[in-house]
Amino acid sequence: MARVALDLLNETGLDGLTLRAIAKELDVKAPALYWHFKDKQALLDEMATEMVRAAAADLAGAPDADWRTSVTTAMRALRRMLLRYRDGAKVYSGTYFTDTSYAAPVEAQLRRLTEAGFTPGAAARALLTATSYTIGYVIEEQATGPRPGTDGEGGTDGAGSEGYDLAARAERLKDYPLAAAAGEEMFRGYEDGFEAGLAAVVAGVGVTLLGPGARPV
Amino acid sequence: MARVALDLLNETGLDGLTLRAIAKELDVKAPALYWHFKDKQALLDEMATEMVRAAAADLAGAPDADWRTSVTTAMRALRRMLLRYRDGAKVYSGTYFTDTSYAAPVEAQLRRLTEAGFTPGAAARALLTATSYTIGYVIEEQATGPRPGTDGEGGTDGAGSEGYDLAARAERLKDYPLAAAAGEEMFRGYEDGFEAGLAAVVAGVGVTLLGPGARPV
DNA sequence: GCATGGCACTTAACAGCGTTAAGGCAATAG
DNA sequence: CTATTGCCTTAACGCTGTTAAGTGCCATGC
Repeated sequence: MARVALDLLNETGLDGLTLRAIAKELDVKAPALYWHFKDKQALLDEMATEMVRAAAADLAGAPDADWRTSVTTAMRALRRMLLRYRDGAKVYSGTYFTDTSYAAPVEAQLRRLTEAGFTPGAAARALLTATSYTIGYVIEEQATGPRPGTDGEGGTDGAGSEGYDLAARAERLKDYPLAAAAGEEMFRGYEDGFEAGLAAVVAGVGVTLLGPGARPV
Repeated sequence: MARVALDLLNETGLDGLTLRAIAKELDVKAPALYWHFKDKQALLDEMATEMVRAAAADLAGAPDADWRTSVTTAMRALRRMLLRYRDGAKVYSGTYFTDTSYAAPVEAQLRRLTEAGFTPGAAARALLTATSYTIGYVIEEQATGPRPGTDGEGGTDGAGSEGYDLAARAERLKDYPLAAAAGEEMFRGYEDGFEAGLAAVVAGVGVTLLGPGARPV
């Protein structure tokens, strides 16, 4: 049932994800949903939990991996998990989890970090840092798609949405050449941008949070 | 008028920020707002722009600063800007800007980075990485932590506000000792957690995105 | 002096939202 | 057989963002 809501999320977006729409998808009237969930927030929590549950294996990573590749692949998996659903990052970051299915991957990552020489505190900080980066990046990434509230009918690509016309943007920013170029760099190649930032975060975590004997890269 | 809405945001939160409440604050009826703004999203955009405008000087930083301290102080200023308003990070990340007031600080930071040896592309990536981290961190922080409310660093506790009971959490996570300890570490000391992550991000950006001649720290 | 027209606002209303109350119908249990 | 539980229905509530139409004020033009 949270699965149905997640699938519908991909079609309607978060703003269009109404209880009546979910109910229709289930061939049911809206109040029937309240037998299953206390309120809409509880349903959103369940959706976020279901997202994590489905991606838990990828988030945990390989048990014998080096800590850098472990964190890197986990953050890639986290990003893919969030990108899989429209407004996925917003749903994820706006909810609490309804069970402890998120704890196993976290535990696995933290164990790998502590075994690599991180103190428990430093390991927690390292993972939180990488997670914050990933979520912040994907939120930005998903925000540049079609605006919430506008109907994405007709298969128009995201570049056509108002306010993110790159040509108009360049005109507006003609007094700020570096910022304009940065925008072009940013709006192209989200994939490369994410990888570059992730590499920096992992390297930085190694430098500042691992013991003094660590090699930079 | 966007200022009034921002002040009200601190009292009501994003969910309680209705047009009728804003109108009442202005001694006006709700439809009158539509003379000034196309729709509510436009008002939210204006609010985000106003936030940036007020913090633009802090975000630009000192012109003669080293790039590391420049980025570091800018990200601290960004975090403080977001923390100043309830749900500030959500408002900020959910809107587009209505003018180019954000461009000047970005340009200043990028110039400092390129002058320090970053290519324009690497400078853009570096700044985007630090910004993503900061926004992701503050979103998490505001979702679980204290509210800005009356005064910034007052004595009012944040943990007691709305049910993030750390004891119950520890019980739930008793099979995941590292994750449980990480949670305690995380929910305490948001300030230290942010600083640790920020130091890592800045260091990592220096290592991976600056030229090969750069020192790690 | 008086009409013109824009500005800022009002009242009234609409469709849609999350949510609650009360009741119905099928299957199961004693 | 009756009683209970599980899942659903219809009806309705208060609230939301938003539109339509009308009102008074104030500055300008003749």
